[in-house]
Amino acid sequence: MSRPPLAREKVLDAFESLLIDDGERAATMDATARAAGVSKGGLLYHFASKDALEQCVLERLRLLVAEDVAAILEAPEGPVAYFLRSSILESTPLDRAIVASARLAQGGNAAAGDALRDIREQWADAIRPYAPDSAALDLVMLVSDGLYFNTVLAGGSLPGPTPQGAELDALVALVERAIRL
Amino acid sequence: MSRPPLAREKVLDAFESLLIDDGERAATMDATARAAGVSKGGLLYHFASKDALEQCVLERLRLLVAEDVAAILEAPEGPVAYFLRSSILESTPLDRAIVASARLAQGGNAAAGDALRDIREQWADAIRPYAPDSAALDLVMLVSDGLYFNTVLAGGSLPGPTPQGAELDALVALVERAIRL
DNA sequence: GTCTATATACAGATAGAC
DNA sequence: GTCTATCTGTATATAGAC
Repeated sequence: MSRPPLAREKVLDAFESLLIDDGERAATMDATARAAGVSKGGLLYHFASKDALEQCVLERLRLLVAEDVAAILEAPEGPVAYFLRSSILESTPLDRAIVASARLAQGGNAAAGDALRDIREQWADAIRPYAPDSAALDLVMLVSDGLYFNTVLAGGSLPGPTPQGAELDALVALVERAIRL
Repeated sequence: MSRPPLAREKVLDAFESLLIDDGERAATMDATARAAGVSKGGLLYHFASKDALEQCVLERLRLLVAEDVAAILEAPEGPVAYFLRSSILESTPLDRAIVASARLAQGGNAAAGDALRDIREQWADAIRPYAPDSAALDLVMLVSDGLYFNTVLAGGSLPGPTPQGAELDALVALVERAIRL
């Protein structure tokens, strides 16, 4: 696993992109093969089944989340602010893995739902020491969930009603003040 | 439309339930007909296509949201508290319509995504007069989104990490204090 | 490793009997 | 209004050539 074949990664990237941009129903083996520039047979050499393909997306997610939790704990501006700001989904590899996994979860993949609940718990564990009580932790987690929700439901690359710039600064400041009350 | 045929309503209910409990992929015409206790041909007499079936779910949603917005504005405990508490999805007809529509949106139905964004805007319009600034409105809306998110992602009737009872009371109080800062 | 061709299953939708 | 039977398209997966 130290240096996976190039074609394999290309297929995985294409599958992720289809999930994110066109939804779970459009992310078929056929469409994935076409987008990755390989044949269906070629794809099936690397991923024996659709389920295997989906599991690899979740595997990628878990790896990236482990890095992210480390980054949250070391953030100079503080874990809460960093966590909230990083809840605005951009197009980092982690964000892409999250949205792709959310699509799989909605498509009926139970393991994807489990993985998403699990990483939410990891984030909560990272933030908990910085929240004075459980209501404060709930507030931070729910605002973060809300930011995700708008992107995940936005159906693709649509920009949804997500606060940005000065508005985001004000929101983060408001949450930080609220949890110190 | 004043008294729609019973079978029609039964089919719509069954379709909604399948979307909520088993996901968009499982909510096929075949499965819906079986769950409603009619044949596929019988179903297709009432709903000429799957798209027609989906549109009726959205129609139901719009009706229920109009009632809900009225209830928010008239709530004795105040619109913000009422809105937040009602963001915990139970099994009211409105909650079911929301989750079913969210599944359709994830399945690629663009109209469902549009409808959900539209009702979010209606809620924001109802809450805006009670929020001193846009950061406060963002906070309320995002906490509400977060509460929805956990239910919608929970994959079905799973209870997710949703605050309840005393914890919910504390959260609502925290948000109400925060937006008065 | 990558391809073409094909098997199997099931989705949505039509036709027409009752 | 509701049924059975059937058509068509498309998804996953297999077999085997190159």
